[in-house]
Amino acid sequence: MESVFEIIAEPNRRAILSLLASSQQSVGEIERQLRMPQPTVSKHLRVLREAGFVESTVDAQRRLYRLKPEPLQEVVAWLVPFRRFWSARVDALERHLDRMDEATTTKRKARKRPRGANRERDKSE
Amino acid sequence: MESVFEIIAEPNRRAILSLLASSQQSVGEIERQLRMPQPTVSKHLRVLREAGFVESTVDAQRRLYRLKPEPLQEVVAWLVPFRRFWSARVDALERHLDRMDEATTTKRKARKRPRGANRERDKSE
DNA sequence: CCTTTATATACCTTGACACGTATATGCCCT
DNA sequence: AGGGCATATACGTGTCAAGGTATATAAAGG
Repeated sequence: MESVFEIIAEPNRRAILSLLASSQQSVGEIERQLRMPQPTVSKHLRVLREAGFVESTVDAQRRLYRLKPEPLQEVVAWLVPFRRFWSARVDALERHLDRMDEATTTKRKARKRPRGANRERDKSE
Repeated sequence: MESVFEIIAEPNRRAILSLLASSQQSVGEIERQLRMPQPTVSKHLRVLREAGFVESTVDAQRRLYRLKPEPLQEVVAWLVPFRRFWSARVDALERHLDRMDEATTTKRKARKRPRGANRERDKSE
């Protein structure tokens, strides 16, 4: 598994990354949202972590995973020489998504799992 | 081989695509520039063609391969939701490359076009 | 402590795919 | 027509990665 491209070739891993794009998630949350067996999730997370796509912090028995930017930048960097094939289209997409972002960022999500004020004092491992 | 990501997971295929980013190439030209055996090139080109990354036209006994944009756009489309992780960096890259483009395209006042006006009357297959 | 919850790892099996070698197809030229 | 060049395909083989099942580690809470 030498290159970032092999990492994102696996559909489940792409799904995990997409989930993490919105916010950090615990293994269990990923497991439930993507309906995949826990060992599968853990194994893919390991691959992603070793490739630098994600990092994790410990919150009690849970582990919270979040994205790291560098490998994705590497993918994009490879695409840049081809940009005359896609740049126009992406600009349009970005404008569209920017509008959506504005619309949705105003509503916040109600947190659960309080268990004492201000949980999630994570220690990184 | 269901997704575009599996297609570009293979390093030789990425190399071929990068070659074709500059201009169309025959199988033999690819073979020589990338120093890979001819059957390997042909097989990878087949995969790329069936996935829509390239198309070919016939020029006598040779086949000229060139890029098609759609699959690359698909890759980029997947990356868009992650763009806060890389957009700044790509903008910089693009500005830099744009300057390089300007520098080289202006130099090209005198065109080349050898071998009798308008060679390569390809028929698509 | 003992149990429950959360996550990680080990082992095995299976299937896909990339490669090498050999051969087929097809076009050009004399 | 026949030989040579350019490209495609067929076949056999080895490797490696993904999934399933079982088990290990570790923290929490009663």
